[in-house]
Amino acid sequence: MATIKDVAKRAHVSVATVSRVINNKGYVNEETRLLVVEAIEALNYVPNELARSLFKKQSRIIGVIVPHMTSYYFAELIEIIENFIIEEDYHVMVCNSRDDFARESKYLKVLQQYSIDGILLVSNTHRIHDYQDLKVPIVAIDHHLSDHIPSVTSNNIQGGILAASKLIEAGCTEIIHFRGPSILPTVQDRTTGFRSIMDKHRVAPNSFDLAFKDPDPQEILSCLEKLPNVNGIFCDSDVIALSVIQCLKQLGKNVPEDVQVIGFDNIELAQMITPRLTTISQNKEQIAQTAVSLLMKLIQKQPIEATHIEIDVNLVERETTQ
Amino acid sequence: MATIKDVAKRAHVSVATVSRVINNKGYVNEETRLLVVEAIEALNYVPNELARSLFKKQSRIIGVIVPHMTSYYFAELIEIIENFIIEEDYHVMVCNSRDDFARESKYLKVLQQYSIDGILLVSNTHRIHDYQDLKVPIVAIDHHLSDHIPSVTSNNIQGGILAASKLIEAGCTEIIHFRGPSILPTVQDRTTGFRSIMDKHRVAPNSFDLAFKDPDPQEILSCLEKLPNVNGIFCDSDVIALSVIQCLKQLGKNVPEDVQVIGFDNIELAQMITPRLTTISQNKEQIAQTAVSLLMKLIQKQPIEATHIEIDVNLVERETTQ
DNA sequence: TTGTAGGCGTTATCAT
DNA sequence: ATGATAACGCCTACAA
Repeated sequence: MATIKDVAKRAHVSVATVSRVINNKGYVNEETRLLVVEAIEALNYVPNELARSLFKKQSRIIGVIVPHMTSYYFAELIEIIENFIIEEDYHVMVCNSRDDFARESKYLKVLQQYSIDGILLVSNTHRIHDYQDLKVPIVAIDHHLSDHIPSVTSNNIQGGILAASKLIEAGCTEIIHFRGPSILPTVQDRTTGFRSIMDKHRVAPNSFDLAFKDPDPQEILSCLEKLPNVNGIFCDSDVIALSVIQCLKQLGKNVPEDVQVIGFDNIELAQMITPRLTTISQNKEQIAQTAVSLLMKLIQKQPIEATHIEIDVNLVERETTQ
Repeated sequence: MATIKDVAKRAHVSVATVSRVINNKGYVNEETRLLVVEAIEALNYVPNELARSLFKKQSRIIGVIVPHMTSYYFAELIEIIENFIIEEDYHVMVCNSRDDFARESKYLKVLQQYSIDGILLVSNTHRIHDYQDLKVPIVAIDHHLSDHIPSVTSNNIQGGILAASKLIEAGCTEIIHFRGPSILPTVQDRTTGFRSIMDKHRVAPNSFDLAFKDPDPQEILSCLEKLPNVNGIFCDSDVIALSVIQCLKQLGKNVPEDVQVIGFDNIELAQMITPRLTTISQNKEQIAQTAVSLLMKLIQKQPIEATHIEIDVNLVERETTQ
């Protein structure tokens, strides 16, 4: 690997001059510039980013911590986030915390060690202190962690409202809300929104907690059997909805004729399955863009307007409701 | 951020001593060691990985380049790969090439700049020269790029054979193979295996190329309409299979009564949809493990036994075949 | 306009 | 057992 010294030698100039042409900084005569460029190409020189980062104390790397990668929603979100980050000429280091606090802490430490410039955190844990101690700019996604940490989430209350309204409107009378773990603020908000509409229509929905990613079919089945007259179901993720639909079929119920189902997230697969899934769509594009631009402002020490931003969701009606 | 100097000062020792305790290397008196440890904790010191990497010329980072992250198969694969890499005490930098050669090259360069220790490459491109010039250890996954680059793939021929055998055995007579882009060796191998069995039974399958990730339903529909008597379909990915099943329903055909369908990959969702998808399962766990251990050997300059390794696949029979 | 030299935070090779 | 010190590759005052 050629270094800046090699280039300097070959171009018969000093390293300082080479550095100047690399960074387009300071005065440098056009002729010598050409000489240097030539040497750079001849040697196939690429600056060592580690040395550069060491000096500048910034790495142009953004750490993205997610609880899962195979959670389809997150996979899709990450891809979009990466897009925006690349546009800012930064790079992404994806870290999978596996919803495990120890791993998350470890990553937080590792990211610091690499002089990461900023962190995008998607986390279900609530060890707020740890994040606050960090001197690295950080933006939370999908969860509002604390008032001191800027965050971007979907408007989950609105999501609950939209789902409830649709179900009511579609004539459902006996309703289940299969939600995520109800300790999560996200889930609580959705529940609040959902209940507000149900209350208004004097319907008392039954809520059951499930895992977002690996809902247990046995559990779903037993809930379903307990409430044989259910005709409307709201699920806190599309994956949960898939499982629910499967259980419903297993019990001989047709979707949407007997039971109507609404998911959450609008993952790409939602429209590839049969019947195509009606769902509350999270605006991944806007979530990603907002979070990245917030983080960039933080990194550049620009003032930010709001510490918590909620992105509108919308109902995408497909074939599991009527 | 405290540095090694700060720690040295506080512990009243030299930086050399601090370095020794950090790395558990060389002689250091137990008493002074304790002193140093104390200082480290008091200052909340974490070694700067950039400086360390700069000196050692290795970063303990593995770059993983994938063509997509939202391709569910890759997302699942990445997660498993990450597991194995973490076990080796390395870190992962995930790079999404978006199947674009320019982006892939860019990443290759960036990874070099960060003194990445090794690369795991999942690529559909064929610019072999670029990889060979790289002095970084590299292992290809899912595609056999060249004899000089170690690679790990599924036994795709076997996959084709398994699918064909099952379809024949299940009594299918009019058969379609919806495959991926047929320029890909992966796809060619599956086709070879598939055809070999078909030939033996004097069945002439119809092959159509589709995109792995975003198969066009219009295209699928028109193929299906051209061959109204089809009763067996082999798809080169589960995602393609989903689309096909959807089109089939649209044409009023039942799966598996009228048409039997086999997918490829065995993504987690394959068993969550209705009907549960019969598919050729790629052994992601073993692919990941093999690739990582190959890469580790390369990094440690150990000899490797085989340059190309194929991992067995197996047929998982579910509800789209009978 | 260009070059010299010191420093970024570590590690490792010497001495001591 | 411990401490100076020279790298690692780069950037930037400051000097020339």
